[in-house]
Amino acid sequence: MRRKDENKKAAITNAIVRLINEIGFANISMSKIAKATGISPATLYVYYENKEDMFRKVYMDVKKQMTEKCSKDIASEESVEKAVRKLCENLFHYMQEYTEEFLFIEQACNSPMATDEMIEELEQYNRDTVKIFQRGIEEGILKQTSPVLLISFCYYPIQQIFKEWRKEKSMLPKVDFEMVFQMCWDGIRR
Amino acid sequence: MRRKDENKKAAITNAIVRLINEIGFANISMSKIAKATGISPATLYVYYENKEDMFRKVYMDVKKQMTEKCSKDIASEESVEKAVRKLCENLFHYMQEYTEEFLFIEQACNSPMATDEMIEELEQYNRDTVKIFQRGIEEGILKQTSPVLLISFCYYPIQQIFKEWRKEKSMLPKVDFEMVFQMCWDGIRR
Amino acid sequence: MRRKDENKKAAITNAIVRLINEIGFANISMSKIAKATGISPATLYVYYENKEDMFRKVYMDVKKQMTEKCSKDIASEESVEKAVRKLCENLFHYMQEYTEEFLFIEQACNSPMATDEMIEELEQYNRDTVKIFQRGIEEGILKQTSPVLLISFCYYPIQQIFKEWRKEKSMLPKVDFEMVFQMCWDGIRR
Amino acid sequence: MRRKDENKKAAITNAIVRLINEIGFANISMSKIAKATGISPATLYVYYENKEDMFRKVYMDVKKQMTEKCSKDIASEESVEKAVRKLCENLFHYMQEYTEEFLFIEQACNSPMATDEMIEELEQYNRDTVKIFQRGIEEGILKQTSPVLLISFCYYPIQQIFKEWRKEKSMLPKVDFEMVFQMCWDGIRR
DNA sequence: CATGAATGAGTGTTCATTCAT
DNA sequence: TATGAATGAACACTCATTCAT
Repeated sequence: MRRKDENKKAAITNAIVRLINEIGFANISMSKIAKATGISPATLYVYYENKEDMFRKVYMDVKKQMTEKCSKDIASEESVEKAVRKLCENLFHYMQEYTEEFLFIEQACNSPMATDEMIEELEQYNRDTVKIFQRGIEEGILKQTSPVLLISFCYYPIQQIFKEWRKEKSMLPKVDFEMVFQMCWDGIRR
Repeated sequence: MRRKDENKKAAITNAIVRLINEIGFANISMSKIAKATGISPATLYVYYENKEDMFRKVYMDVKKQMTEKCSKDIASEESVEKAVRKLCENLFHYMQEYTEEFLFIEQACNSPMATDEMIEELEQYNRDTVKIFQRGIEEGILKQTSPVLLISFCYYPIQQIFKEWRKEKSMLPKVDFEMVFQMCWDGIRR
Repeated sequence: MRRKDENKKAAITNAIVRLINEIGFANISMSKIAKATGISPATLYVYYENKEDMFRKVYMDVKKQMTEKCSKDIASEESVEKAVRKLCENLFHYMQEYTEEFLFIEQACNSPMATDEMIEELEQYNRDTVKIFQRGIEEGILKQTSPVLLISFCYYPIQQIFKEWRKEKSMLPKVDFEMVFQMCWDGIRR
Repeated sequence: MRRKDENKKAAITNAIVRLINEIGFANISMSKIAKATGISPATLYVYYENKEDMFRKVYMDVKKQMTEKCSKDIASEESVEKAVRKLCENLFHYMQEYTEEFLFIEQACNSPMATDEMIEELEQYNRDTVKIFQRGIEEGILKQTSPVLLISFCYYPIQQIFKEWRKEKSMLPKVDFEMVFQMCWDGIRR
């Protein structure tokens, strides 16, 4: 009973992620999601209060999973450079392996859907990552500024370059991760 | 016979930009746009073929204006560093002066609305900017990679940092442009 | 879970037949049909895919019922003349008893709504009638031509005469069925 | 000035006839008619009061033309049989030459658009035809009944057989006019 | 005479959601 | 838990028509 439940929730999440990529937030609907999941629209209301609640929770789930995948396999005793490189690599691999999830997040995070509570909750999952940059600042390896700014300089350019690189007709040739990381590191190191 | 009113087109654009910021792409509708513009829904179809056509054209207009504002006041004989600094400053000022337009673009550019023709057309307006970075590469001042990658490392972090900074409860203190530009420049310079 | 209500489908059909007679195909609409049926416009889409599908299916139902009523009570061992007379009588009575249904069919059958599949399906219900005329041809009683042509000479004049007769200011006095049948029979017999 | 006017009216009529055949009365609109004619929707209102007025007048024009073409080349001294044969031939040729006009009439005449005045006016154009049948009755050649009934037995079967014959998958082989006229004549003659 | 702009009222259809089972 | 039926409200869009030129 519990098993079935979780499977269905995952199926709904997958359907939403896929549909958002196909038709966008402007054209999605409860019945389309239901049809794509293979259930009745009424069943969606067994799992979520309403459309907004559903999108918030699904966004939270997907974003949380991304955060986890990006901060895994980093030992606390590692050097700051190696830790930051691993973070960037994790992000890079996540975008390649979970492209639809990543693009779903990109659409969702810019919409005025997110509440302060959601943002706050998500920031909790980032604590460990912040600590790494904090350590780099304290050790004098990184620039003496806010860790959030340092993180921004690693994550967002990589994300945007990935999106640029995905475009078929993009002028940007296939990405050389070493060069990208070098730019990140040169940007944030002291 | 009445003439088409160019003011009306601008009013529609403004209404769309404002509404998208307030309620997002998922909740916008032709009638809400009409009401916000102060015209009849039917009149929207005098100016645009349909909803999709409208959003595409409005996006193109706003994005084009942003591109122009970001590449203005840059003399071709300036040093590459000064030119790049000016580009970053222009972007920074644009985001502050035209925050709603900027956030509209951020939502629109991630939606699956954009066509290849749109992207191609927009890239034309970026030609002059590309040339600056091209020169930096040739002069050996910038890293030996694609100019698009170099541009990405200036524009996107700045944009994301601006968005981070706007969040009320953000952990990021008010942005110091000098520090941000320093990070951009360190990232892209040889 | 609620079950689909067959009464509702019949109510929709009745409303359509009545409305088409009142206001014609040019002025009918889904919401008028819904209001006349006493349901929500959205409910129509529970029973039919769209307007076209609805009209096609309703036309098929009504036409099929007409065909059945026109070919009933005809024993296969009866003489061809008696069988044909019965066919004409059945049609005559149908038009009088189901005038609205008949006039609905007359409007629908001339519109470019009918597909080949519809026509083909309807022809199946006519098989028994065709057989009667086929027999008349083989027995040498009827003119040696296509049974469809013979049928046409019975059905269509009677239908048109009924319509003429219905017009209040028509110059045609109230119809004498015996005379009409005599004309049919004289037309088709050898 | 006058010339231009009449040309435009004819162009509108042609566009309507063509469009009704393509999309039917249910889907036609003033703007579609305007576009098909190559004029502005507003211009339609120079020639007709409103949509209903337009359809009525166009129907009257087309129907009147049909009536004229069907009753031409019939000398008053001809024998009744020859005159009736000519009437049937004229109708047959009209349907073949002006198929779209004929099918337009078939759609229009069954709709509840026609007023009593329209019908009355159209009957005036039929006077000469009625006289022929009247003469046949008086001469004892035709059945002793209403001339309208006799006319109905000639015109309507021929029309319906033409429609049947037009269907690609019709079971009715290509029509033999001699057989059809024989059936008409056998039906109405004494 | 002719027209493109403009619109209130409507179109066919889908929406998010509830209900009865 | 799960669902098809049902719907008022909304959707994108078109309508017939008027108006200013």
